[in-house]
Amino acid sequence: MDFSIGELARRTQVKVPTIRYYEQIGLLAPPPRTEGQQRRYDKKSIARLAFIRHARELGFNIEAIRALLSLQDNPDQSCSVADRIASARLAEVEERIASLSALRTELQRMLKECACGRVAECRVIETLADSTHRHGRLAEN
Amino acid sequence: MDFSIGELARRTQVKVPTIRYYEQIGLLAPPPRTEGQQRRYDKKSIARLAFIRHARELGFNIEAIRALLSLQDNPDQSCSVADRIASARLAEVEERIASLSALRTELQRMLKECACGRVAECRVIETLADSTHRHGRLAEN
DNA sequence: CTTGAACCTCTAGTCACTATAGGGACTAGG
DNA sequence: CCTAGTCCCTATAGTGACTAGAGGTTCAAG
Repeated sequence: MDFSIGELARRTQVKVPTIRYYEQIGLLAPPPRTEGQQRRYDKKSIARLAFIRHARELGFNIEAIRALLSLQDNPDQSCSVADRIASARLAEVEERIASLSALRTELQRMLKECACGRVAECRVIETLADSTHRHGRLAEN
Repeated sequence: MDFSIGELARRTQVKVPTIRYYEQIGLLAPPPRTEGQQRRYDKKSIARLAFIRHARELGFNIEAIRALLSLQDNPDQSCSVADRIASARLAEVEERIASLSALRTELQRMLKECACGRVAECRVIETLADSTHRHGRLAEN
């Protein structure tokens, strides 16, 4: 009923080095080892790692996941902490969408106006060089 | 007509260490120095750095900016390279928006269903722990 | 000439992994 | 029992685009 790190990786779709990384930073408890020092996992490990993976998919950072895991381990606490973490993440996502939408608009405008001749009259390059450009925040991606 | 790195930073809204970083990685040419080895910039530096800043605001990565700058330096080339770089960026942005929109939906659902009682019946935690969860790609932010 | 802000280089840290090197353990077949 | 091949181990360094800090030097104003 116990299995290797590679098997855990296969079952959770999390890469082997990532699992070791999660252990190193304390997201996953160090599992028992074989005599030859190889890690052995059980079903609970799958659940825990899947939890982490789902949280990462939703973009929670490691600190948030640490908090969410500790909530899961203490089910008698109020849910409001989890709620606050998820709300904060939602706010981030919404802000991100808004700023990317603005980027999209600007990129579309640049591209539409580009007649695709020489660089000398290229709207893409011109737009970037335009010193009267509004100053937004840097795109984080 | 020439000025310090701090002045350049002030005029372009790019931080001093970032300017030195751009020089180090070859995005900005090393400027002349005073006898005491302090950098001295001119108006052209402002234009170049502003260009870089605008490109970063639009989320172009350093390699893309390197290419865009070299296009600007050779204005007789075809504009199609710039067009392709910008189009690729637009595609990235659109993909990002799509995946963040999916995240938003899921976060909203989690939060709406959370009755905010004990963690034991918290939908936020439950959703994360749900092993039947669809497997999307990890959110890159 | 003195003060103090701004400048210099160099190194290390951020985040969440990913890659590599150089080895040891486990399993199936002969 | 031996071997081949796959998996596993640790430790270190690299990614992108900066940011922070230490420890020292230069500049401009008064």
